[in-house]
Amino acid sequence: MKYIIHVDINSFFASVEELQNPNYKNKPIVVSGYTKRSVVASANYIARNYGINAAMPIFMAKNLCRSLVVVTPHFNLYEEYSEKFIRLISEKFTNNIEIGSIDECYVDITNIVNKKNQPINIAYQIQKMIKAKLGLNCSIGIANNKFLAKMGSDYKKPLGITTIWKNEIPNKLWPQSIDNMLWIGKASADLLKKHGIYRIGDIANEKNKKVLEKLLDKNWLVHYQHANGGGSDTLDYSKSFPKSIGNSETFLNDTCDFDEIKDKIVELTHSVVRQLKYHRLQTKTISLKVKTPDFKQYNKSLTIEHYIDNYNLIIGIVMRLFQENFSQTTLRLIGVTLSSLVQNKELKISSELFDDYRNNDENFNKVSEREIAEKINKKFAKDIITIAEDKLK
DNA sequence: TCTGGGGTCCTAGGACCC
DNA sequence: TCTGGGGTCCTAGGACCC
Repeated sequence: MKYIIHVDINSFFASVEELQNPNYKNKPIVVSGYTKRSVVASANYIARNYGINAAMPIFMAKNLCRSLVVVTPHFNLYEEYSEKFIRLISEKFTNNIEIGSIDECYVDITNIVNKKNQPINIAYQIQKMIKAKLGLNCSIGIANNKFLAKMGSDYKKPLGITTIWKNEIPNKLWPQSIDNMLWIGKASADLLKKHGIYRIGDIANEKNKKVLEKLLDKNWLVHYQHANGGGSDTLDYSKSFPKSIGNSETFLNDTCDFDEIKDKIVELTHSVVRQLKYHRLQTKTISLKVKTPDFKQYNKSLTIEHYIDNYNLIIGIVMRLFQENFSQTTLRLIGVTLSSLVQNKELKISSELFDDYRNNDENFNKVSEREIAEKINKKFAKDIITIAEDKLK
């Protein structure tokens, strides 16, 4: 039997901003972009008292609270705090840590639990340490597996510590709405409610197995087991490389202006290629995604035969995907995503070979518009790589 | 004649998380 | 005044191979 805790920093971005500017401390603040199309990324508890939540459009939040302070995000700062928070736990307690996201982690404390140091004491010490060293509040869930630990950290915020042991499941888990259940999102919750399943206890009920099987995908059994207190207690300690790298942006106003869209594609592609190289990865699947003014999303992707990390090839493929599919479409959002990533120790081609045009606008335009956008297709991209390989011989 | 079955890869879309 | 952006994982259908 393992002891797993889940640590979740409360209103992470907003709290970090409060540390930078103590004036914010007693005011309702949100971290958000400042354009008319931005949404709330994080709200402090004063703002939440006005009914403001993450993902709420900023204009709506301002309507709810006239004195709302809108702070633009500082992601590098959040990254620094995130690393500090993980490092603190690993230095002072254990490095059996699975990083969940920028503001949360699972910790397997099985090896450090003993008669004197019970799980609840350890959780209390961690909470106190993070407050003392970083000035941040966190909520902690304690259980025998990851699912229950995370449900526990959600149970009481801010500064909560909640155990969900096996015998506490009927009282702490089953009465909750299925809206609170991890991995049951809005789509599944709406569907289940239509069939009379409202509480986590209903998912746990053996009599509902048939309904669950019919309504949910083949993961229904995992949900059933979670609701009954089962779930994985194995942490993933590996810091693996990303499976995809994407960048997208909503236009300030919907647009079908080619120059504006092209500039955005260039910017987004530069950004994803920079990240690709930073991680020393290569891609062979390049995707373009757009959102139209009616909020419909469309994806177009192309998988080529070789792994590449070359800007000119990638932008050529992105431009081709755009021109073949959306050149006459009014767009709300556009995004570029690279996937099927491998570490570039398998690199066969010098990534610099085709980078002559990078940062050279005149050449870039010539290549992207006249040649690449028109001529790059799967075969062309392949040919370029073949030529590159020949040159290297 | 008129058509199997298994496997893999690609594309597109969607659910879910923060 | 209308609704972000970063991800992961899964599925279904079609192409293609044996």
